[in-house]
Amino acid sequence: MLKLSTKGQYGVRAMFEISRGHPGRPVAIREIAERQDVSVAYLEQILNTLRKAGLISSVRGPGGGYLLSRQPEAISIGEILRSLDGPVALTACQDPLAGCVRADGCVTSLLWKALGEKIEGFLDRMTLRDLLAGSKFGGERAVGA
Amino acid sequence: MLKLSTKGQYGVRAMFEISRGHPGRPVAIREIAERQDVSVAYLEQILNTLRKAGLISSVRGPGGGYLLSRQPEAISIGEILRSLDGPVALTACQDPLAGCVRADGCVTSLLWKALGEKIEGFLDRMTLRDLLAGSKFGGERAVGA
DNA sequence: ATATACTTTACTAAATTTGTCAAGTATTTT
DNA sequence: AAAATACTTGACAAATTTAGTAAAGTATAT
Ligand code: FES
Ligand code: FES
Repeated sequence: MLKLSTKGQYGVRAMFEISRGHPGRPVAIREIAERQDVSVAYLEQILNTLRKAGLISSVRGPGGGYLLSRQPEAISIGEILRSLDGPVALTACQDPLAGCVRADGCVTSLLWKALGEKIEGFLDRMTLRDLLAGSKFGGERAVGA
Repeated sequence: MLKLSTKGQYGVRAMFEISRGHPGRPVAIREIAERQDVSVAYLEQILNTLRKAGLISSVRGPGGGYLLSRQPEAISIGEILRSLDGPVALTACQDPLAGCVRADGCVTSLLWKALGEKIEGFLDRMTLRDLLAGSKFGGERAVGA
């Protein structure tokens, strides 16, 4: 349960490739595709969305590619995922775009809300810089392996 | 993103109805269906799964219905959801039933693992007793509304 | 000019979700 | 025993979502 779409996953991995690319020089889509083993056509779709969301900018023509719009520490994983897959919406009732009729008497309402906020909080605190550093995972508790 | 299936949601709400039913007396499936506004046929499927998972037991015949197998504080939301929708598996690589080929060099591996553990932790700490009490949500932080 | 490389839209096959339906089994009440 | 209640089981299908592919177009550097 609670699967993350491949689009979101690929998006994060693509952003990682862009952020570790040589600073100032754009990273070509083909390079990202090869390094992360994703088709160029699918990446086009994904990167286009991320560009419209303002997370990256693009340079056309030979030698072109993609660049981060901000520093790695200023781009959170949450922002990337939200751009591609919309906000965390565990249930239709929690979806900011939908909403619920009888949100009052509903016991589970607060439960899903609390979990949703926990997830968003985690994803928003985690940035590309953390991915580059390759640690800091686990939060309060230490991770076993 | 990160939607919870209706099956899981209905399952939790059904379990809530059973736990707040008069102690010792089984709750009929029709009563659950009416109170939670879910079709009887769909609930049959869901409750059957939960029964096979050992979370509830059933009584047949007139006056029959469903009973909790344990005390409300001993049944976690996580257990209910896992019974119906399988374990939290944000990515195919994190799925205990699947597994990944190149889990090593993968930067995002630890990220999804950490998030998955956070979610499971939350769901496993939360029990039917908490739903009955109607509070305790929010964890570290207080919830706004 | 030409090659490189991003841009945009359309479309579709596969998987998953969300149920419905029908027939059966067990138990209690009359 | 008969009837009514109520859980049990398995098959199946519509709707939705996901996960991509394909193709034609636009901009830029050499
Ligand atoms: S049914 Fe909408 S909040 Fe529970
Ligand atoms: S590709 Fe499997 S862990 Fe990242």
